[in-house]
Amino acid sequence: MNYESCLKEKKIKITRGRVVILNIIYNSLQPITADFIYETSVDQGNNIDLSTVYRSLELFASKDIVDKFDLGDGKYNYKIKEYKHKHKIECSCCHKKVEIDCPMIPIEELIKNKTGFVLLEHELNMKAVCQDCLKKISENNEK
Amino acid sequence: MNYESCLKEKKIKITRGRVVILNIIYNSLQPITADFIYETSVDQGNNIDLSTVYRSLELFASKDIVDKFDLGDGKYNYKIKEYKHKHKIECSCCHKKVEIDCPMIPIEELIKNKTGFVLLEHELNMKAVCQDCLKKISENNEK
DNA sequence: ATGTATGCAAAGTATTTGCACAATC
DNA sequence: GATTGTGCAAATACTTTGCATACAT
Repeated sequence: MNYESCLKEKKIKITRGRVVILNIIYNSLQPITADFIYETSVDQGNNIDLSTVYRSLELFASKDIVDKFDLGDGKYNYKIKEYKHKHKIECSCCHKKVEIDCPMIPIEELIKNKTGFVLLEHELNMKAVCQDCLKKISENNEK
Repeated sequence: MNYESCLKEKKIKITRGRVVILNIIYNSLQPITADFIYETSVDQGNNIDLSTVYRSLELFASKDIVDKFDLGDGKYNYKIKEYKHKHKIECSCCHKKVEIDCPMIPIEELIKNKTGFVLLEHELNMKAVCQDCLKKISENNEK
């Protein structure tokens, strides 16, 4: 099965619960909540305990299978992590570089919620200073 | 007083609690939680009830005085909304435009937490399609 | 067979709310 | 003085956890 190979890849033990949960997330176009997943599993007759839902979601998030984010309503939403490109940030001072996972997923959802606009592409350029250089700068200022 | 004029501008009634809370947020360099504000008010001897803290923060957020966001740990952080520039999004299809408040504040905090890098500038370009055009496109596909 | 996952029930944490009293304009 | 804010206590919402049993490899 489709979902099972996804789990195998990540060395996650395949269980009925995890397959059901992953299936529900895959088949949802919108980001969904833990409770929605629980309710859907009940409706399907594939009753999974809510605590199992939370435990599985936590596992999936830690393995980069799903994105977990808050849309401002005090609960988390989950969706399949479709593309996971990175963004590079370079320190303007020492030119050290770090990579971060694209942070735009929750923003895309927020924009969709607020304006109805669905993002197709984004370009994000950031200028930043790293901790080390920040410290050096503030030490020099003290002299 | 400084904070009072900020409240007056927004037509918010000036009370001891609100001034204390605003003062605590203003004097914090980091984003802080409701509970931290409560504890700080207690330490200062300006004891404000936790429910008042929440009610005030909600009010401030609705009046664009503070930013409210989640850093992934199940509680909200608050900080003064310093600059509130906008980003324009244009529909790639009908060229309708919408403006949104800059969505980068929570992302800046996340990056600071994860990498230590402090953002100085960002440039964000987005391509999107509006609801109306999305509908038209999917209707045409059905024909 | 061993280690891991699950259900159940209970606990924990963050946030919200109703109400009587107090403070502000 | 009318309206709005506050403290207190209780409720709610979401998420986590301990433990005994069930399951996957």
